[in-house]
Amino acid sequence: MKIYNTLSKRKEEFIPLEEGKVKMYVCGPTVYNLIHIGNARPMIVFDTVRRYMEHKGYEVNFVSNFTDVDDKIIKKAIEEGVEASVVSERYIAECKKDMKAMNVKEATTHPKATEEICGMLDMIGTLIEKGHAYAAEDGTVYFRTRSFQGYGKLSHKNLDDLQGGNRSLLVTGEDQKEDPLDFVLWKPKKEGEPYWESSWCDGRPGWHIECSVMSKKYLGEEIDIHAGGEDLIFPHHENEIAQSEAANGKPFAKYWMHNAFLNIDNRKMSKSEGNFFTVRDISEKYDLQVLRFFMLSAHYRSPLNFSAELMEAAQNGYERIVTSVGNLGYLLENTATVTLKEEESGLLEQAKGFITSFEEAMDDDFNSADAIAAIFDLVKFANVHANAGSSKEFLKGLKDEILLLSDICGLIVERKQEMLDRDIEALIGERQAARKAKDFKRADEIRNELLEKGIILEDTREGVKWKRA
RNA sequence: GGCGCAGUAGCCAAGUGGUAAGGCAAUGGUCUGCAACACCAGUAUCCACCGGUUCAAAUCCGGUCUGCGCCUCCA
Repeated sequence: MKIYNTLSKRKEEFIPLEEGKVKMYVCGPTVYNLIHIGNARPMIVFDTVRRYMEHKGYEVNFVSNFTDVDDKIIKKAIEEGVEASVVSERYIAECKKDMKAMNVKEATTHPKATEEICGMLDMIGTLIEKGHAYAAEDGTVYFRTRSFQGYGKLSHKNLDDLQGGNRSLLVTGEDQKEDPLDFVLWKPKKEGEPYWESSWCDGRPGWHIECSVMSKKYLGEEIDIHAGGEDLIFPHHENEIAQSEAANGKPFAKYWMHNAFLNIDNRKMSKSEGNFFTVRDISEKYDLQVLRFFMLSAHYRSPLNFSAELMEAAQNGYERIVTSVGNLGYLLENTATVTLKEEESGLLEQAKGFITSFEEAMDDDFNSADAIAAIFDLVKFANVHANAGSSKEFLKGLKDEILLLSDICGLIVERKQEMLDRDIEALIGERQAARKAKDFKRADEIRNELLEKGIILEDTREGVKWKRA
């Protein structure tokens, strides 16, 4: 299995620190609002990475945080006149709902920044002891960036370029830094803000220290994979490396993975441009499985454009898989043949090739677009070879294979068949009688009536089938 | 100014040296009372443009044009 590592800028063979186990940390959202579809990309992408690794037999310890103390959360809390924790708890709950609908698995641990303050104070203390950090007069603690030799190794920047391009933005406190590149580890509270006591001042942590600490606590000082959106490469992940490696004295993460951005109509998504969508917005119009399918149809390191037209196309593509599984399920229930026929066992053997193609694609830096192409090839194969005369074993073999590959992608492709109401069943029966008597007027009336109730009928070679709209 | 990414059919998108996957849409056909589903068929002599390397390039090198991202909170 090869993974593109931002650190080396190339694909590398994945070798876990500990055989059979993967320690993985994904930077999670700041919970000040409903998550947007840009937040959804890393969630879906890295959930798929995790699922694939589990499929390959790895035991994955997957940690993803919630940043629940931050300027934006505090601002919102003040606007609403409530505690910051009320805002953050609310949006953590909402975020979890969205994740569930996208079929993103729960992390092994979902730490919250506010519950890890002790660890942060410890690490900041260590950094000061080792000379990598210093407290200014007002109690703000800064990381001494130039004291860490490897600074810039992830984003491939050198310190002098950074300074050269540095705009003269002397924000409050900027003048008390030893160097403009130094960044905040701990900052003093302002009136009305949540704070914690420390030996430097009553205050709260800087953003970067959170992840260094949570990663260390739940995964250890050295981890396999650290992931997030590409915008986090600098400064967030660069700073995490500096903090963790300076404090622990060992390499932080072995592989750094970053997903590219999701754009809206070829523009970066932003509230000011009015092209901002929350996952909740999308869920009103589409099954979020469609969003997931859409995200996986491109490579995670390529920018992906979002538009209504593209979502329609994704929906149709996704439906093709769902329909095929539905057909196989229907045939399975209705076939009389049980045991595998000879030619079927050959076909089933042939169908295993699609699993191989799928795995080859995923092994190559999680090429989900190619992997999905393998699923489509399998769907085509099933559509061509499965029919009313097929054996149960054969049909089940094909269906299970589609289900297996879809599940690795986190795609739910099997519709739950709820029991039909007695009335609806009666109507379908009546329509069949009408069709037999060539009373198509009545037959269409019934079909339209059912359509209004959200039941779509399809007359296939195998019989009448229905699905919910 | 510094660093980096991308440009493949109407749309989306794989493919990083051996002669263009897959999906959506559209077209013709089979099936069907009709519709939907499904299947079959053809569908880029060519991968932004120019030059170079090579027996061989969408794939490597140089240049040009275009779009985009990061360098500041941001997935």
